[in-house]
Amino acid sequence: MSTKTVPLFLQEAMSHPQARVCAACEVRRTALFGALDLASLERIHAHIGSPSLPAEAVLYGRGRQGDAVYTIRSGIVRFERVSESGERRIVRVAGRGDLIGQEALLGRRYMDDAVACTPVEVCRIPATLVDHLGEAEAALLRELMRRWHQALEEAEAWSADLSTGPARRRMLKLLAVLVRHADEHGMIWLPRRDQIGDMLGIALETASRLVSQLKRDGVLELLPASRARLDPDRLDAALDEAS
Amino acid sequence: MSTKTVPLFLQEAMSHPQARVCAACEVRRTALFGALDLASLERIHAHIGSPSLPAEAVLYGRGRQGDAVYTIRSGIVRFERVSESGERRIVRVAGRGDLIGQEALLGRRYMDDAVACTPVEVCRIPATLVDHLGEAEAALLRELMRRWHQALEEAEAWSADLSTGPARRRMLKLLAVLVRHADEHGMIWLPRRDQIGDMLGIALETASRLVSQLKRDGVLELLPASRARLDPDRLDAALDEAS
DNA sequence: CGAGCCGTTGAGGGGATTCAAGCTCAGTGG
DNA sequence: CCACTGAGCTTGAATCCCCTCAACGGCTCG
Repeated sequence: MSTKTVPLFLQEAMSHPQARVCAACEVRRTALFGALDLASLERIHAHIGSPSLPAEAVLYGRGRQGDAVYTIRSGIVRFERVSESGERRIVRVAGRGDLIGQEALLGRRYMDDAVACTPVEVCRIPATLVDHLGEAEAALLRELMRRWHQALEEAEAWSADLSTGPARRRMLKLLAVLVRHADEHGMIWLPRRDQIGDMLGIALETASRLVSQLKRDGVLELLPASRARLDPDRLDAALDEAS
Repeated sequence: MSTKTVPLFLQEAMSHPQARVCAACEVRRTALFGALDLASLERIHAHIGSPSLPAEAVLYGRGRQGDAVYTIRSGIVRFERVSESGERRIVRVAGRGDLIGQEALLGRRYMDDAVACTPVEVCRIPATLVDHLGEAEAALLRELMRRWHQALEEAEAWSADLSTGPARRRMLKLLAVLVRHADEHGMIWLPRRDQIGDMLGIALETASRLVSQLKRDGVLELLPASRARLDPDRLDAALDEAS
């Protein structure tokens, strides 16, 4: 499917099997450790785990002392907060190639609940590991800041786009976000109705009505297992006329 | 008002007058360059400007190539976005001691319009300057990431707290944010009604009604020049019963 | 003094919420 | 095998909160 990014002879040179896996990893080019050269990779390989989680699994909880950062290899993760008043709000989502839980690198507590939306594969990178690298690898730090920037951009765009205007337009913009995380078959993950509600700040019934309406309009086609296919042209058209 | 943080003899040792100003700066302890030692300060002094801006001045515009970061010495700055549909949304605010425009360090475009809410004093720090320091000063990079973390936290909290629930509760939570930026006299900056609207995602008339109501309830006391005093106890009480 | 901006308040309508009922579907156990 | 159950989704009806439209008052400024 994708060509290897590392020449064969270099792979041979690596003693540890995990190092080979990392070197060949498809998300590596876009992931945090894409900034590292192969030598560095070799040095740290032993510490990196690559767990898989089922949908709805909690990666980490808000307030917990951060001990690791994660690179998402596949799947979608959402960030939740619960207000003092007890309502849940989903503040953003992350997908393949994204780095999450960066606050662990600062020895801080996690900011949000991170929950798997779909089955998720991640690389787990202990926070201390990056500490030790930090002194030497300036490129890594730069890449790290780029990630931080990206997260902030995402969070601000989320709040600007998804929590303003009539419910239908918010729903359409949410779909526009979700297509960015479409899988290889062009199918998107469609949240449960109450989750859509928590993303857009609307009632779950309203979310349901909107989904039904978009289904009738031919924008959205519902499939089993929280999946859906959507018509890009009709989505654009709908977004336009929602001005 | 505040005691000097730098012994006199050290100030004497500094050749450049700007270096003295920086060393004595009251926000320095909490600002980005608090992480730098005096020697570093001495080295970079020449490049730092400290302009003042009137209220409503635009510090930088979204999309512009970033060329400098700013530390806010006094005043309040808001971050705006305009959606494709033409509506303005204020995604967060920053105050004294905050670092803004960090994306410039990555050679990126500014994410938002940054606009002065009150008269504002800043330190302007060229992006290249930090580049040159970057290799040597690990402490600075760590501090930088802490700022990034803080901005993200702010943005997420903003969207979680201020764009959900009934309008009155959002208004109260906005006031809770604004008291954090209160001046030395305990007075807060109260946005114009349309700005409140853009912060909370409500109509300006609704914002006006809420302000009037809070005034009647004794929570808020309006003063000239977009200033206000608020009763902390009554604010808490109001927040409680808004559950 | 008229023009324009900002804020306030009222009236009316509409979109979203709330309350409620019914539907599908998967899992469970008689 | 099938009733039973509960979770998730849909749809309807009534209510209400907020938006829109509108008029008006205070203030500054040319």
